[in-house]
This record gives sequence, structure tokens and C-alpha cells, in this order.
Amino acid sequence: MARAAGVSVGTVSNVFNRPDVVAPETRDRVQTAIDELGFVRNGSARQLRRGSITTVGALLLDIRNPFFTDVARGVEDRLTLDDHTLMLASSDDDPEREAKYLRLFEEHGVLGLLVVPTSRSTEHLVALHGRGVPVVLLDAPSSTPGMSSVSVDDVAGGELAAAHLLDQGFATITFLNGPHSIRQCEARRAGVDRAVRARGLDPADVVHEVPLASLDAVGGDQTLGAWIDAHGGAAPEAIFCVNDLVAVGAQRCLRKRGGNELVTGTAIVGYDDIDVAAELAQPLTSVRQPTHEMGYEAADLLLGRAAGGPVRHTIFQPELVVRASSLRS
Amino acid sequence: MARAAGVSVGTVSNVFNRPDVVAPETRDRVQTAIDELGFVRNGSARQLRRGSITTVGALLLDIRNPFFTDVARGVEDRLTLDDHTLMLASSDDDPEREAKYLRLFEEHGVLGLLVVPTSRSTEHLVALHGRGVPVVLLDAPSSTPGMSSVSVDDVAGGELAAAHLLDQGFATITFLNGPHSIRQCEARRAGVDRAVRARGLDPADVVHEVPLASLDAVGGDQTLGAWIDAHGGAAPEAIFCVNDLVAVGAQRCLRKRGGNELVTGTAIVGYDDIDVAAELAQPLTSVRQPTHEMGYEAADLLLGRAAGGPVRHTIFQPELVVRASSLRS
DNA sequence: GTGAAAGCGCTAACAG
DNA sequence: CTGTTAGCGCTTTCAC
Repeated sequence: MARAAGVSVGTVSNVFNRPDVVAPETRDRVQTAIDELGFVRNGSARQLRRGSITTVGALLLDIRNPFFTDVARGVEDRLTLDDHTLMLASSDDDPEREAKYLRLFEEHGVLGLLVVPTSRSTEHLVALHGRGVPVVLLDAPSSTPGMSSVSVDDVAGGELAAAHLLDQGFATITFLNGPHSIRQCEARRAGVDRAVRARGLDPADVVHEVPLASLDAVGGDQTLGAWIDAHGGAAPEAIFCVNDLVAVGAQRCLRKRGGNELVTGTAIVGYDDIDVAAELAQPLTSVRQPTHEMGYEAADLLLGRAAGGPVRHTIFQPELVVRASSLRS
Repeated sequence: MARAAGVSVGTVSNVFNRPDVVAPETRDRVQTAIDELGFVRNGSARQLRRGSITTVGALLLDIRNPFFTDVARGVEDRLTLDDHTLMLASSDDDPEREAKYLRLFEEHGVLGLLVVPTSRSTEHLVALHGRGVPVVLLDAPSSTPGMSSVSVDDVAGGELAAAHLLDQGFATITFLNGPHSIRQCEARRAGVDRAVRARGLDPADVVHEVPLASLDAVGGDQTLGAWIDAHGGAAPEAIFCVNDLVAVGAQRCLRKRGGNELVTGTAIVGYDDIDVAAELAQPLTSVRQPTHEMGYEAADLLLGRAAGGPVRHTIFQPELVVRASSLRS
């Protein structure tokens, strides 16, 4: 900065960091210069010298999924309390992108990281955490000592959904699911099986799992469409979608193919209970996850850890919200 | 790093930055040490020394609005081509938060910034831009020399929506709008008025603007509810919502109060054409904005600017997508 | 092909 | 109260 403001660098630094220690008139003079020149301290140099920082990074799977943005909102709300800031990035469930962003966040010395891990490889995360960057897993339980986590019991969620459909009297469940390499997908499937077995049935007879091309509306639409084509144009009687976006896509598919009757005649259960679930053509039965609280809790754990607090694993319980889409017509 | 890997710092640096200049065996030895120690270069020091960086920052208004996340997606898709990375933050239309994040991004020396400005104060932005951080305005036209922008003709959008409702034969339009301090809100209102005048009518007679508490579903629900209460329980004949989330809230309000008949009996037009608009109970007529392209174009302009390219102002045209919600029943 | 050394801009300790 | 100064960890000449 124009040290030509008449003072030394140390004084300018003091004006920024300990204004009270500078004589009022000097402070004013410096401040004026700062304003006039639009001087902004170099964050890199600053951080290089100090080490600490107030930014928290969050790495989500998909920025367009309301589930994640709701969680992010919870994170922000907690961070704001302590005047910390949040930077988001989305990995798209691509381990390479994940690694890239983790490195980036680490290089920039974030205070800590909230991560929804891609697939299952938590190796980089463990390493990262070992290197002293506090990491809190989001939407995934942690098995690494010292690493806190916030998750939802996905097995229970899958069970809730399947039990509901079975209780409605459906004999089969078509499960539009993602790859089992994604923990949530695998766990929800396990829950489905548990519900089936609890009724003395065999999952092999009852559950027809169909792998999704992508975990969004387009994926749901296409995947269900292909299924219907492969089954002589008949739609499944009951569908469980691994998330609400997929369910929206499934409804879209049914509407395109058979109009509203087909939509109302097919039972659908989604997952996440996104904001618009209740407003859909067929109000969607869904498994609700406490998104905002998850984010809030995760941020809380992270700040706690960064301050030397305890490790904790919070597991939230999902909840079934029944609406018209799954009721026998 | 354990320079005790047997070499000097300079060599380690070379291994990272110009591997070809290091003897293969030395390189391997260093690489092994790097892997074993999980060494990560200090980004702050690195950037302090080099100046440049590959991260682009984007400051959006609301991370939970699909409009913005779709735009963000377009940004990411463009940045990925050049191997740049994106960091997001959301200002919540709070100038203070905006300023905070702008400073943060600047301090960390981002390559450039994509900003959806809050309210109208582009002052900090101009200053920032003047200081050499390329800024591209998103969803707002720029009047600052040297600053590119990507926006959509909101006046045309408002006109499209209002013209459609008037053409359907409605005599009045209830416009659930945000504060005019938000440029988009003001512009859409201007468009509405233009459509009204074009038909030889007086906006004062035709348009009833109701200010929203918040620009989301909760805001739409509450605001419309209050309006209905204030009008003896009667719903408006035709509603124009400043965005689709608000429209979803309006439908929710109508459903709560009068069931589906009330929803189907009230014309609603939204704005943004979010992904689920077609899947709602009343498929929503909406003004579509080319979100993905906007983001892509903005990122493209930014990278172009950063490389000394030209200033450009891209203005996209909105498009009306007619669905059941606005058709006379 | 590798090492030594000079800063990048800042903060914090210390002198004055 | 203010100035001086020593690094923070890295990249980058410049010798060797």
C-alpha cells in the first residue's frame, strides 16, 4: 500500500488488526489513504503469515439437488453465528473432481472442511484430516478415529419407504436406485430388504432394482421409460425412487406415456422430501431428512473440532411423509 | 516439506512445476517423499509468490433457488473446459454479506468474479473491478465501462407474462413482486405495464402489485394468504409471480384454502421455468430464462476478459412456456 | 541437473 | 505510539 500515506507498514497493519493501539489521528490518516487507494490486504500473504483463517469449505455432490443446498443453508446459518464464511464446490460424485477441490481447499488453508464423500473412498479424506485439516463427513458415517460425522440412518429410511408400500398391499416394489458404490443407495436397498424380510417375504421375489443412469429427474424419466418399454408397455405397480428428483422424473415419464391416470394409478415413494414434493401433480410421499439441522450440526461439529472440541457422530432419523402418490387408488 | 528428502527446496518446487527439468531418479525420490508425507504445497505462499490462480468465484443471491444453481452449473461447465475451478457463495441479497464475500474472494486472489449484484449498489463492484479483479455481472446489465455482463431482458419477460394473461381475457393482474430495489423486480413490473398500455389500458386499473415478504415459496404462500384475508376470502383471478418458487407458494396457499378447485380456477404465471414447473399439480406457465447458457456465457466472458479479451454485454431473451396453470378453465 | 538466495506482502515482536 | 525487522513457504533467477 502506498506507504506513502506517511507511515510504516507496521502501522498500516496495526490499523487493520489492532486499531485501538494506533493514535486516532494517525489511524484516520491511514484509513483515508486506504479508502482512496481502495487498498485490500493480500489474503495470501496475510494467511501465510498468520496461519489461521475464517473460511470453511464444503464439498457437496450436486449443487442442483435441493437436498444439498438445504443442507448448505444449515451450514451457512451456523457459520454466520461465528462470523465465518462458507465456500461451496460440488464434486458431481466424481472422485477426481473431489480430489481436486480437496487439494484446492487445503492449499488455501481453510479452517476446516465439510465433505459429502463421493463413492466410498475416504482415503484422501483420512489423509487430509491426518494432515491437520479438520474434516466432518456430511451425509456419511465416519469410521475414521478423530473425524466427526453427521448422517441419517438410510437403512431405516429405505425400510420406512418399503414398509409403507408393502402395507399398502403392493406385492412388488420397483426400486429406481443409484449404484451401490454410493453408500446411501446401498443402505437404502438394505432397508428395503429388511422391510420385506420382516414380512416373511423374499426380497428376490418382491424387489426389482433398476439402476439409474443419473440421480436426477432426467435419469428417473429415462430409466423408468426403458423399464416400461422392456415390459411391454406396462408400468410397475409401486415404485420407490432413491430421491425426489428421480421421482419427479418418474412422474414425468408416466404422464408422457399414459396421462394423469397412469400417474395416479402408480404408487410412488420418493426420498428427501424436497420443498416442492407436496405441490406436485401427485403430491409425493417421501422420506424426509432433516436437511437444515444436518448442515447446522455439521458446521457446529466442525467449529467445535477446530477449537479442540470432541469428536461426535450424529445420526439423524428419517421420517416418512405420506401423501397421495403412494396411496392405493 | 521434509527437505530431508535429500534435495533442496528449489528442486522440490521444480518437481511440482517443471518435472521435465528434474533428473528422473531425483524426481522419483522426491515424489516418493511427497507421497509418504502427504505433502501439500501451501497455496497461500504459492500464490503470494506467483500472483495468479485458477479459481473463479461466483457470488449468487440465493443458493436454494434452482435458477441460480442452474446458472452455476453453466458456469462450472465452462470453467471445467479450461481446468479452472469454481467457488460459490451466496449473498442472500444482503449488501453486507455481499461486501464480505467480495473482500474474501479478492483477498484470496481469485482469477475473476461472477456476481449477481444485490440491490443496485454496484459501487464495490466497480471499485473491485478497477483494482484489477475482472468482474462479470450475472443477471444484471452493466453500465460500467470495461465490465462485461450477461443478463436477460426482464422487461420483455414481464411483458410476455402480462400479455398472456390479458390475452386470456383477465381484466386484472395481481403481481406478487419483490422490492423495486431489486432490478429484476422493477424491470418485470415495467414490462407488465408495457403490456397493459399496449392494449390501451391503464396499469393503475389493471395491475395490483403486492410486495412479497421473501422471494420464495414461504413468501408466496404468506403474501397471497394475507391478500386473500384482506379481500374477504376471495382469491385474485390472475396472478403473476416474480419467480416460480413464489408461484409454488401461491399454489400451496390456494390449495390450503380452497382445495384443488381454487387452484385450477385461478390463473398463475411464474418466472424462471424451474425444472419441476411442468410437474406441479397445476403445471405452471412460466417465463423461461436460458440459465445454463447464461452461466456458460458469463464464465466465457470472464475467462476472455482475464486473458485480455473484449468487453461484451450479452442480453438473452426470455420465452413464455404456456401450461395449464394460466389457461381459462 | 541441482543448490543457494532473493523476495512476494504481511504480521508480530521488539526498539525506540 | 510508531518504525524496524524477521520470517511465513514458495518460485525463480543465477551460479555451480
